Amino acid sequence: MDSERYNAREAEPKWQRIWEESEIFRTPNDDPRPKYYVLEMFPYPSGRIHMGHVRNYTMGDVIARYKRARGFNVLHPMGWDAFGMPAENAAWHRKSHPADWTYANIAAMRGQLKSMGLSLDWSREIATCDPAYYKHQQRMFLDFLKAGLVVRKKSKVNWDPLDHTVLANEQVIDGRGWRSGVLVEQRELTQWFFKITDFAEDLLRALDELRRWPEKVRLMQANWIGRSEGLALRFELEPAPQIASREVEVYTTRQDTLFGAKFLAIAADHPLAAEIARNDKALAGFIAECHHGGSSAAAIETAAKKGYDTGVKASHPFDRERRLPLYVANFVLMDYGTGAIFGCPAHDQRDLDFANKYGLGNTPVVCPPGEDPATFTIGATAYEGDGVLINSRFLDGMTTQAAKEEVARRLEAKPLGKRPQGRREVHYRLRDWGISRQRYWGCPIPVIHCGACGVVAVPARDLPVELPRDMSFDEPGNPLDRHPTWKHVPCPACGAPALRETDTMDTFVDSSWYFARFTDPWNAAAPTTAEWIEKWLPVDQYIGGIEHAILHLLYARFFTRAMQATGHVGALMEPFAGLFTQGMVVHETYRSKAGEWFYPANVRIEARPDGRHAFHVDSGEEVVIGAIEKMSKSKRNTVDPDDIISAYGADTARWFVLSDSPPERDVIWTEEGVQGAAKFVQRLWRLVGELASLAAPAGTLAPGTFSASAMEIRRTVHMSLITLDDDIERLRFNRAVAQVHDLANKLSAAIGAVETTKIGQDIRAAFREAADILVMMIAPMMPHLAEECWAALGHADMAAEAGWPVADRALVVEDTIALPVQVNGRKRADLVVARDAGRAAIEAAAVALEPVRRALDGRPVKKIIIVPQRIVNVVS
RNA sequence: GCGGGCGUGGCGGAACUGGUAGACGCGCUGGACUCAAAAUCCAGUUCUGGUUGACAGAGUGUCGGUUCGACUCCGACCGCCCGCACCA
Repeated sequence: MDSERYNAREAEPKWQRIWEESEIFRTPNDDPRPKYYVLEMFPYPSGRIHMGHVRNYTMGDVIARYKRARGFNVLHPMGWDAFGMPAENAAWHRKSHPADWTYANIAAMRGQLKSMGLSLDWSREIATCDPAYYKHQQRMFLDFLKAGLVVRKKSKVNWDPLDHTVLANEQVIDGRGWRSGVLVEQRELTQWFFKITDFAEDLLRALDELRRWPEKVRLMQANWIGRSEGLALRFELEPAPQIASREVEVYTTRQDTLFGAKFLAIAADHPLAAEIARNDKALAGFIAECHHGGSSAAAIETAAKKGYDTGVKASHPFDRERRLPLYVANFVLMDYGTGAIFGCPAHDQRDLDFANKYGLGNTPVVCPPGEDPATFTIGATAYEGDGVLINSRFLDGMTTQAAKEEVARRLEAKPLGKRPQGRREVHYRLRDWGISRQRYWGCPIPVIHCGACGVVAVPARDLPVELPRDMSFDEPGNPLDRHPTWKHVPCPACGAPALRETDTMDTFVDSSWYFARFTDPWNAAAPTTAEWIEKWLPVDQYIGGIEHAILHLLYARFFTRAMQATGHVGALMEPFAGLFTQGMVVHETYRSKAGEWFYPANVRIEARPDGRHAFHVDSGEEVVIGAIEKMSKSKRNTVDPDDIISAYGADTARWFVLSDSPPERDVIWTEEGVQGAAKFVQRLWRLVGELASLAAPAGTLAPGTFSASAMEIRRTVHMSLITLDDDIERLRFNRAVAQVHDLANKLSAAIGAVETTKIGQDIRAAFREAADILVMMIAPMMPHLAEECWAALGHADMAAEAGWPVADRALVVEDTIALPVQVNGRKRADLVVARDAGRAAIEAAAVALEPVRRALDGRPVKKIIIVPQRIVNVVS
């Protein structure tokens, strides 16, 4: 082998072509080997891949290639999350059809992904906008409908005025649409909902079983589901001329504080508020005011607590003489609990703020530990913790927990009308998932509205309900609704003229089951074949961004349960056994004095004694190096993967995104770092060349005995392999990279050491083994370079189809070991002893060491601690 | 406010369940090779003191504790980041 530079530009497309032609990454379903399903979150076809994709798909590819070499039947597919707003926006701006725009983007991005050398089974590629994909989704929708897991209900919804569509709660961030960024409005609309709340308890409980999920994500989901245990409690209302209602039900988790109650408050949209308002113009005005101001989360945050005294009084469940005023209050939410609360000012900050404003007073009923019950009072801060009950008759002296239990027990036994006055209840913060979207580029909801028959499911034979192709996008609003003919159809039940549903499904529905669709070979006649889903799922390792911790990952967990409930999968409950959330790719920002942002490609960095300086390439003007931030178009701190791959090659890009930073943390993209990776590619190429020139030919039998120096090489290599195996298994790619660097350094040193002496057959065999193992170790991370090296080493097969080298653990056990010796916890010397040296021998040798004697400085030894094969500590 | 995470050299980061702090890389410094530059190779690089070498002391955000021994465990505090947020 000559010492020419490794030419990635030639080698990479060559190996990509060979892999594709030999179909080695095609995954058969009926392979008897153990399965391993590795999946990265599929991309939205925006048109170009970005560095985040490079990082995400490189990590997945390392795992896929590693597991494949280890003998697993690996499923590693790719697809496109292809429905969504940008396609419609593009249609409007460029007068191109959303389908054309989307498929052109897919073609471009597929080419980019292929240039990365990913070991994907492209025969399983899917796009969610393909009728062959969404027909299954429509069928499942109808099965869910039949099973009661889809309902149509009137509801207050989040309305995005810019995108002209409804958003799920999960898609509203800080009161703004997750995509448009504009303030969301509240509207009453009839919408389709997935009954995710039916699974609230199970979705919460099963989080405990997801051992291979990040703790953070499980916590975020648990908080989102927001389980609370409390008491639904009915207050009796005193008869009053303005109302017919005789009671109001509140929900509380603090029934122990019932004797501290000073008022009741109901939400502005509570039916009782509407009832009273019929005869109370001022209240009607107040309710309108609440609706007006209180829509966005941001407005709620700053809004002061406001209430309206209805004049209605409620009686305390344990004391009819206590009469509590009924307020309508702006801080009570209709969609949590019962939309009504009892206010205990002493032990709830909101209630205290409210009570102070309206002069309702407070009575402390829970005394904090360490406080004197006789003198404990509440000022401006409510006490929300646990304690001992006071001022509460039969509860006095009880703990918070005991008092909760006692109140619940008594109210469950106490009738009000025909029912008990109290009822233990579990409430969730989680809301049902509204999926109706007033958009064109989404999966049509397969129902028909008939004046006589109501909502009628589209018959199975008519699926899929396909989107019409002839569309105009020149007006805002739902284009499907404006289409001249599409929605007019006869009712499948009675034949009378009827109307199609013109809403389409939230695109998060599309991504809630795509991992299941991949398991079924493309073009298979059977829809979502349960057999293959059960063979492949759960996904063994799922990788994607933390931004999907709630939205996508919760929806997918729900959808899998709904599929199971409707017979689309067997016993499977969780779609993703292992989840890894990777960090972002971040980059410095560059800005001119005038405030103009510059792309890194247009900036030249110069290192000077006083630090790094940046200059615009064309003008030469010095630009300011700004903060390191997430790559974004607005700050122009993006690096185009295409540019990197054409300049350095895919292996360099892959190597760099795996280096340095732990995969769950952000990685800083730097020009120096990429150049370092590129240099290392060349160095490896030279190193393998040198090893090849010294090594025994491929397939040569190893000699029976190895000299000490040959053994040292072998030990180094096997030790390195053991470490790397562990690093990859635990997704610690930055350590795997460091391990390869380390081995390369050690092998270079070993070559330097032997070249002067006459090289023996045992050394040649050791170098042969070292070269083979080194190349296999880099193969998951830099697959093209590995193939080129593998071929140069004389192998007839491809590295991508070679088995993983087996580390010999017996080899790394040495006869003598170096034990660090501490004096009073500080390391003073190394002690070289036989591995099986006895305690007495170690003690004697340790205190005899010169640095130990010096550190002891004549003091007597009190004791010696010996941790076998780890450390010796001499205590004086 | 609630919940969670993180603080280690000039920088990114190592240090497995308490056992040699700073692996590996970037950067920097010096040297070799070269007419020269790039590339490559070699050596050094936590801080302080010491004439160089081995040498001594300090050191993982701060203060305290447990321990033969603490980046790791416990308590209090400081700083930064993320998620949720009028959820009764």
